[in-house]
Amino acid sequence: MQFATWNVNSLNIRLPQVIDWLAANPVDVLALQELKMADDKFPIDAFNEAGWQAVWHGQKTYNGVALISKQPARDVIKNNPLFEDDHARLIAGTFGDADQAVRVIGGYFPNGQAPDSDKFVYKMHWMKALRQWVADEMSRHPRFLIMGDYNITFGPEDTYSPETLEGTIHCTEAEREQLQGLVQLGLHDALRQFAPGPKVYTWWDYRNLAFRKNQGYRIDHILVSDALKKVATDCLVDKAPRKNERPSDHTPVVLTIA
DNA sequence: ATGGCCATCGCGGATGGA
Repeated sequence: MQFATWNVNSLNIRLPQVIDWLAANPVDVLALQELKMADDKFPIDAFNEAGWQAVWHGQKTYNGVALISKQPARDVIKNNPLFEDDHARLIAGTFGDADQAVRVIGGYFPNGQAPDSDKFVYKMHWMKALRQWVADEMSRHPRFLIMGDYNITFGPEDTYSPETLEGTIHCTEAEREQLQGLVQLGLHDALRQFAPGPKVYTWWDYRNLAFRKNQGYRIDHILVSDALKKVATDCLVDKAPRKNERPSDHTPVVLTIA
């Protein structure tokens, strides 16, 4: 099975790119973030016509998440049942048959804006509540993964300029403690099992020729349970869509399991 | 050239992203 995550920064703008990417990369589940559209605007017909199922949780202008899949999702949950939230940032579903089934959460984690902002406080509360929900889901689903735009780096190696970016948003101790809180539930950074080297990024600013100069951040992640880590055979960043006309500033991360 | 973004809402320019 294959799983992927991609922050598309507006599904309206990126829909043709998503359909094209799925044709070339027929993964079992693709988690999308930043749909930036209300639920009734979701292009379900376009996905169905291309042979895909989808579940989604959108809102106007901001946020919004979806799970695109070959087979229908089961046991779908939208947002964290343990956290009241005005934002559409989380969606869960189960995919695959019987004892091979995988429980998936797709998430668009809060940006946080700046360490001294109200949005940062919200990010911390959101992360703390997410940990509780993930613990609950993992207790019932050993084959578990959570993927998406985390808006957090694991460490200084995850940006192009740690000397200037450590301590700024996505690179604070407080955010990394929250991320480690998830990891301590028994999760593993899938990409690092297969791409241990430096300069592995998933986001590049639209400005300053950042992509051409590979001035990026690694903030999109797939965390997998022990059971899935054991059967993972590959995980990679697909930089190809970042070279498209009108690209998203994020690019997909793709996990393969046996 | 030596670097100056992009999407949304809505029609100018603020807001948010990261």
